Amino acid sequence: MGITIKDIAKIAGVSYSTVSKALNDSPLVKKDTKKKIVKIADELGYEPNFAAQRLVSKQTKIIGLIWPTIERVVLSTLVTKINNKINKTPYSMILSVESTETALDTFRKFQVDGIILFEENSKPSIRQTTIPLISYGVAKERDVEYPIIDANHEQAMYQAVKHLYELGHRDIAYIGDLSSTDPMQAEKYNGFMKAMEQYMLSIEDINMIDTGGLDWYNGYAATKKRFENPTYPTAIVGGSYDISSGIIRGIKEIGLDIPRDVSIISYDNIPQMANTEIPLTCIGVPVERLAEEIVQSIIHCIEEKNITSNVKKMSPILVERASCEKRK
Amino acid sequence: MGITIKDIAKIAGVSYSTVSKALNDSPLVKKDTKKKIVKIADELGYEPNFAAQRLVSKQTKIIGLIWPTIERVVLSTLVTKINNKINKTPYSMILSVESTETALDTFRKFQVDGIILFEENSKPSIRQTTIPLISYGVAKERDVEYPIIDANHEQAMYQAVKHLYELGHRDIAYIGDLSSTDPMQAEKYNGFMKAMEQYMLSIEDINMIDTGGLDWYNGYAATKKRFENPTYPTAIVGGSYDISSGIIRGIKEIGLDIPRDVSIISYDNIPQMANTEIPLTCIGVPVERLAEEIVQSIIHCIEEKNITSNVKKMSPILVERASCEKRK
DNA sequence: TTGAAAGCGCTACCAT
DNA sequence: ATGGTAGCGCTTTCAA
Repeated sequence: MGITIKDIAKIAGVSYSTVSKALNDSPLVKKDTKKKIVKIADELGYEPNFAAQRLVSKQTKIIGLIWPTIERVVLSTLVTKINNKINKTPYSMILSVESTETALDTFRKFQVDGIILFEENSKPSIRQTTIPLISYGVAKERDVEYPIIDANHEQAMYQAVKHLYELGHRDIAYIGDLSSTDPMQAEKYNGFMKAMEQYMLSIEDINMIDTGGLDWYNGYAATKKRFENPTYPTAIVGGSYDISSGIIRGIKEIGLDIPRDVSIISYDNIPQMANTEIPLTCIGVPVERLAEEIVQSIIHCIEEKNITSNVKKMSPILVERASCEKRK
Repeated sequence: MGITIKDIAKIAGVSYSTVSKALNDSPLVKKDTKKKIVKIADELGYEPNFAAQRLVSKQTKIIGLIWPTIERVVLSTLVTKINNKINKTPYSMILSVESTETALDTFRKFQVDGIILFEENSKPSIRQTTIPLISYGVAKERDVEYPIIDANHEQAMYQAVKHLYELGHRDIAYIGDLSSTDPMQAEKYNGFMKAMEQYMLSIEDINMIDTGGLDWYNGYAATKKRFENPTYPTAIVGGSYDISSGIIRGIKEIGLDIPRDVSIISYDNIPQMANTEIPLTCIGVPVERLAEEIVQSIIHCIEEKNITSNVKKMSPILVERASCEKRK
C-alpha cells in the first residue's frame, strides 16, 4: 500500500488527526502547520485511501450512469456532455453499459451517491433503492417512483409543423421510426399528428413513413422508397438526427434539391446538425441544456435527499439552418 | 446505513466473525449454522459494505476500461463483448469516457484492480501506476511500459490481397482513412502496400483512396468520387466496417453490382458484417477473440502481478460472404 | 491549536 | 466449530 496520513504525521511531527484536518483544509489547523503538512504530503505523493474515506464518510461523490445500449450519436453526445458537466462539480461519473438490473447491482455495490438512468424500451421496476435516481426517458402517468427528465416531444412537433406551415408548406410528411416499442418514438409521431390536426392539415398514410429503425440507413431507404412516387411532399419532418441524415442522402440521390424542392426539419438538437451535407434546421432540446438539467437534478436529489418523484418536460428550441425555406 | 454482519450476528445468536465466515462460505463453519446465517442475511436483505471489504482486503475485483471517444460501431461492439466476458469472471467492469489522464486518476481513486486502455491517437505516458494495465492499440518498438494487444494488420492485409489475387483480381484499390494520425489506420494501408508488392501488383495513386475519416459517409463519398472515373478496379479492400458499408452504398448507386462488377473485402471482423446490404467478406481478428484475449490478459496481469511488457499480435481470420467473387 | 481515541464494517488470525 | 479481537485508513468528536 501507499503513503498514509500516519506516515505524514510521523515526518511532520504532529498527530495523524492533525494531518487529516490539514489535508481537508480545516480551519482548526494553524496556517503554518497546514502548509508544512500539505508540502510533505505532496512530496510523498500521498493519495487518500478512497475506501477508508467512504467507509467513514458514507459518501462516494460518484454518480453512476446506466446506458444499456451504446448506439445512437445523440446519446453518445449526451453522455459526453453529462460527463463534462459532472466534472465541473465535486462529483465524478462512471458508466455502465449493462442491463439496467445488473447495472443497478453494480452501482449499489459501489455505493454511488446517485444514479442517472437512460431508459430504453422498458421501464424497469426499480427495486427499492435508497440511492437517489433520476431517469432520462418518457414520462407516463403511472411514473411516480423517481424523477424523470423528458423532452416535450409534443411541443417540439407542434413547433416543427408550425414553422413549416408558416413557410407555406401544406404537404408535410413524417419520416421516423414508428416500429419500435420505444415510447419516445411514439411520442414524436403522436405529437406530429396532433400538430397537423391543429393546423387542419390532413395527413395521408403515404406521408407517415416508418423507417423501421433508427439508423441513418433506415431513413435513407424509407426516403428512397417514398419518392418512387412522384407526388411527393414539399416538406419532411425527420424523426431523429441519424434518420434525417439518411433522408438528406436519399433526397439528393433522387436528384432533388434541399431546400428548393423539399424542406427538411429534423428532431433532435445537437451541434452535429450543422455538419450534415445540408446543415439541418432542427427542433429539440439542446443536448447542452439536457445535460445541464440532468446533472443539476441528480445532484439536487443527492444533496437534498429530496426524492420527490416528478416529471420535468424540457422545452425544445428551433434552430434554423439551411434545410428549410419558403415554399416556392 | 443498512444491515451489517453485527445485526445478523445478534439475531443468529453467534459472533459476527462467524457471520463473516459463513457469508464467505468458509469451510470452518458448520453447515447448519451457515444455512441459518445465510437465511437471516437474505431475509434482512443484507448487502456487504464494499468499502469496508476493500479497505481490509485491498481488492476491488473491478476492472476499469478507458475509452476516450465513443464512436465507431466496431469499438462499441468490442466494449460490449469485453463487458460480457468480464461478467463471467469474478470481476466487474466500469467504463470511463474521459481523457486517458483523467480516467487514470479516477480509476486510481477507485482503486480498480486493473485497467484496460483503448488507445486513440497518442500514446499517453502512463505515470508510474502500480495498477496493472494493458492496452488495445498499435505496438511500436518503443513500447515497453505495459502489455499491448494488437491486431496483426499486416497479415490481415496480406490475406485480403491474397484472397483477391486467387480469385483472379489484379486491379485492386484500397479505400480507407489515410488522413488520421491514428497509427492503426496507417498500419493497414502500409500492410496493403506491402502485400501488393509481394504479389507484384502495381498500385496507382488513384487506387489508394483516402476517405479522410472513419464514418460510413466518408467511405461513401470517396467511392462515388473514385468511380466518376470509368476505369475502375475490379476489387476493393475497405479499411473498416463503417467505411465499407459506405463503399457498398456508393457502388450500388453508381449502378454497379457487387460482387459481379466489383468485389469488396473489408477490414474488421464483427458479426454485423453479415447484415450489410451485401453481406461483407471480411478479414480481421474476430471481436469475440479480441475480447477474450484482452480480458484474459488483464486478469492474468492482475493475478500474477506479472507486468511483463509484451506485445501480442492477434491473427486475423478471413470470413467469406457475398461481397467477393471470382473475377469474370 | 493540537492530540487522543472511538468507530465506520469487514476480514483474518489466534484462542477457545 | 465458534468467538474474540486486531487492525485496514480515515473522519470526527472530545479533551487538553
